[in-house]
Amino acid sequence: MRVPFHEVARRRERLRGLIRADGFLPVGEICRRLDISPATARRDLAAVAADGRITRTHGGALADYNAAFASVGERAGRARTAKGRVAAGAARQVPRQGVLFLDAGTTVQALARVLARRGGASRLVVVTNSLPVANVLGGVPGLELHVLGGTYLHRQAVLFGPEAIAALGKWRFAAAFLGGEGMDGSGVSNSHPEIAAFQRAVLQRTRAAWFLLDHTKLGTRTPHAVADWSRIGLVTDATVARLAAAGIHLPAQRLILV
Amino acid sequence: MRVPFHEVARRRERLRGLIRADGFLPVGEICRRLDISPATARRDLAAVAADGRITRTHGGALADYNAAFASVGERAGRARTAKGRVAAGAARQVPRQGVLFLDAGTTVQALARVLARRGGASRLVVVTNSLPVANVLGGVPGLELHVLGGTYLHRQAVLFGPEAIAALGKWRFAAAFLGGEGMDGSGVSNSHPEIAAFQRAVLQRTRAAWFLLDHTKLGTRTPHAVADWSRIGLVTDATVARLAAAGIHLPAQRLILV
DNA sequence: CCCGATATGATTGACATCGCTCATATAAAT
DNA sequence: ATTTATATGAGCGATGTCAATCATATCGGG
Repeated sequence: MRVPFHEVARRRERLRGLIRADGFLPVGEICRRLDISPATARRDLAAVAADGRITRTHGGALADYNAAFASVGERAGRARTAKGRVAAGAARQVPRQGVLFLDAGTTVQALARVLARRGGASRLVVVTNSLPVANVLGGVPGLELHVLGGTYLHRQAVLFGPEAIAALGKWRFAAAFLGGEGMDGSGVSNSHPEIAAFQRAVLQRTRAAWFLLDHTKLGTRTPHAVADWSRIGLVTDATVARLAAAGIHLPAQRLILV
Repeated sequence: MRVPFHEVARRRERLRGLIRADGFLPVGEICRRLDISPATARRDLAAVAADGRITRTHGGALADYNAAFASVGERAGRARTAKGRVAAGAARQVPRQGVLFLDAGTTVQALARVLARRGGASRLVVVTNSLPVANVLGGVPGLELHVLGGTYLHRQAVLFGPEAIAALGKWRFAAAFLGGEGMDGSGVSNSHPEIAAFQRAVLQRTRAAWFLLDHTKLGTRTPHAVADWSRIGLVTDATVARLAAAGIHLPAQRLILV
């Protein structure tokens, strides 16, 4: 009744693929397709869910689409309040009408969910390069959605590359909400060079740019600089003291603490 | 204990929005947010699921993202076998390498799932304008994914418009797999003018174009013509006799019956 | 070649969910 | 105003899901 390591690993990899391909898979279906008992299915599910990308639900498992389903993920983790509060703080900066850019990143996705809930009562045009954001915002009444084209980067579920930058050409944004991987005294940084280049291109076309960064990003610095603090705003759950300690000083009108 | 019609309708509309925004919602959560009993929550869920867009699961409900989760939806309906078989038939026409275009539509999504399962062992470049297809194919090893930009059309979860057509410019496809809404003796047709225009633009850039159309589309004709039968292939679960009866005659190498 | 480690599947009990019926209160119709 | 229709919540049994335990068979290492 025992099976080689590689066999287990291969089966779990396959399970991951199945869930990704189907979006949602009940336990019973998993048993049938992988020809294993419910007990093993659950164990595999737990293992696969443990290292991310898949979310466990009651009757089965859900593909994450990179955390598109944050309500599930957030409920499990502690980040819920932090991300949610940052998103709520940012949402107050979203005008009732105009052209908006929404970047990738889980916090920005949370903002998208807030906007989706807010729903009608507005005349927004939203442009995004994030697939999860598009999924959340697609079909919201009173909201026109445009998606930039590009190459798909799985790790962040984002479209990037020269096509994406070219697609920016015709747009000008009243406001943009972006994510990042690090912030310190020198500014905001990202780990992927082409993503950083893309974000810089967005900034050039934006009147009011806000970065949504929770406190875990504070003090970390990743290879590719996106912007210094001279012209961007910050929405964060960190404190003024800790920001100052990291060398970040921003005027009140460009800093939102939640 | 009774509540006005509009109240119920409004609450269900709100529920729809909540599920869309969160992706997945357990029954308990719905009770809390809408302040209703589990019984009413289930009833509302059933009502909302009945007219589509949302899929019921064991512990709650799932946003469809326009049938991205076909395994759930298909299991419920009868179309499963038909769509799945058409998709499997089309999959045999997919080369091991080269540049592919995948259109929107549930049958094409089924094809995408087949390709996702097939996984590695190939060197494919896939271009699509369908968000569900992108979701399914994103992150599949050995597969490079590009998404065309454009305006988001909720009803079909597709990106279209002049931006999408412009984004086609640089591409040439070895094969393309498209959906449609109707087929008769005159060819394939679609109900949305801009979608039809987009599909025609795809055809101009494609060596081998296949339309994936199940038998329910046979004989119906929608306002906007996409292509006649002179240069396109058809994958369908209809029979030769019924195709002939509808005035469709295709050489064997451009017709796949499943 | 032997022994410990571990993956598996069956079983069990606790719990949640589901679909149902039913009494009730209130909106809608006449 | 009376009657009908229907939305609601509670109670109920059936079913499904989950986590834990345990015997067993096989892999991995010595």
